[in-house]
Amino acid sequence: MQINLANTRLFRGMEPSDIEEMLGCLRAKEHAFQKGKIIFPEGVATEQIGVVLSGRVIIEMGDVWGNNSVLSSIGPGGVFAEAYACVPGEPLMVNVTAAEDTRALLLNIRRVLEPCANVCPRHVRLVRNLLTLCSEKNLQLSRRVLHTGPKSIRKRLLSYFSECIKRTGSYSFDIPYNRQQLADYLSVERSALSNELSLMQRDGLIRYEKNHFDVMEQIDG
Amino acid sequence: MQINLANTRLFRGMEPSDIEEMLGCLRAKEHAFQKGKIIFPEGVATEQIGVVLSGRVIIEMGDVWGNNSVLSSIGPGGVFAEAYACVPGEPLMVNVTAAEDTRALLLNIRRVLEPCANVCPRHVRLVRNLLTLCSEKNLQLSRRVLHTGPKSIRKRLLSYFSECIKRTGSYSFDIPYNRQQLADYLSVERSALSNELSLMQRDGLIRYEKNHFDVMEQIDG
DNA sequence: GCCTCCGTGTTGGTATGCCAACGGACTTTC
DNA sequence: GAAAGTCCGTTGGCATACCAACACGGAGGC
Repeated sequence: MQINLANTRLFRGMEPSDIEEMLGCLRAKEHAFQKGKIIFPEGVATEQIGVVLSGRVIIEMGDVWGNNSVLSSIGPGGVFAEAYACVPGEPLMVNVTAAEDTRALLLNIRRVLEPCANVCPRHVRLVRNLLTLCSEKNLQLSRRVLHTGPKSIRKRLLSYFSECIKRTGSYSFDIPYNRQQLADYLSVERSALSNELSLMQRDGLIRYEKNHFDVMEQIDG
Repeated sequence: MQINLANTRLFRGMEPSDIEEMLGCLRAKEHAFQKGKIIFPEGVATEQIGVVLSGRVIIEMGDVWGNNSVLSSIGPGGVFAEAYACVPGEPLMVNVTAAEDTRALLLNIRRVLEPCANVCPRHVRLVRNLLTLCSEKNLQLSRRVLHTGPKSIRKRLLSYFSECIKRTGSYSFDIPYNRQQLADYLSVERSALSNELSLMQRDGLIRYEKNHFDVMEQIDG
């Protein structure tokens, strides 16, 4: 199975022929990693950005006492290590490892940013994509920080619902998570989340069924 | 009082004369905002990146029920709205307003990214700075999410301490926060934080005095 | 039909954090 | 040197979330 690079966040909006030509200009190299192999080790900086072609990459973090935890998992088309590559000299706080046998494209950030000898307009698009990618992740993280800020489950839910309402422009919307995923996103227990949803429905704040929610447009008191 | 742009994150590493020339090329405009004026309103997208020259800008968020809260505050030299400007069409979730009478430089993101007619090597540096800026903010937010993930104060502290140890390479380090700031960073109560620090010291996990901490290198059990 | 699996809601006991209030140490100001 | 402000630690009562366990219903396999 082969990824179409034009569908990835990093190369979107570019013609396949352009991409092909560009990969040479960038000296992009395809690498294969056996399951369990470390792609980028913690503690050292990297100038490489990775794009998963097949398989799966996991980002995991260990504290100084040896406790490991998985922070995220990146499948085909996904980009990894871009934030570290874009901060010169910044050592990784995480290990990037292959969860399965994995093939990945590695790009040197300097080749991405440096203007190539034959002025190459595609670079502009690539850099813009990279910047957009970083900024999107930025906004995602900001929202997560925002919604996990309140201390009660109800306030976290209302914070999240407020975003949904603003995004969709409607007090009636679907959410892309099941209960467990929503609980993880808001950093609360699934059962406590279910319970709080019930209470909010009992209190007349919301109505819901599965992933569809109606939030009452209440007059504040 | 006037900011030296060469000291800002966005223009660092560039010669003042280069910056001056570049501002013209970018069609950068200096704007003045009276205290309380909205610089970028919520709900609409912006193509402008702001750099605070004097005064202060606040980022505030209101939910759909009218509750406002300040998310951050940006002083001279600071950059704002860059994440939104770099995601085409993304409407702001926040209001950007002038906390005081404020002067700010506004740059159009498209002029930053599009190659200028007279091939301008300074653009490369500017774009790299912008990318570094976004990526640094990215890593900062990731760390915050990481440290506020655990549910107990002790685990949050240990998570934070683990990062400090890795960063400094030593189990003895200073932190850049006072108690209130650390509590805000970890999303806990100051008094509860103080209490937990006491208990951890009693339990022999750490020793501390003011902002200096010694974490015991314990053999795991 | 029966079975299992998975997602969801419900409940009660326990642990933990929040909150408000206070006291001590230190600094700044006049 | 007195007074006020700031930062930090301590305590007790209260609120809330966690945790484990169980019940229910639908989807899918056989």
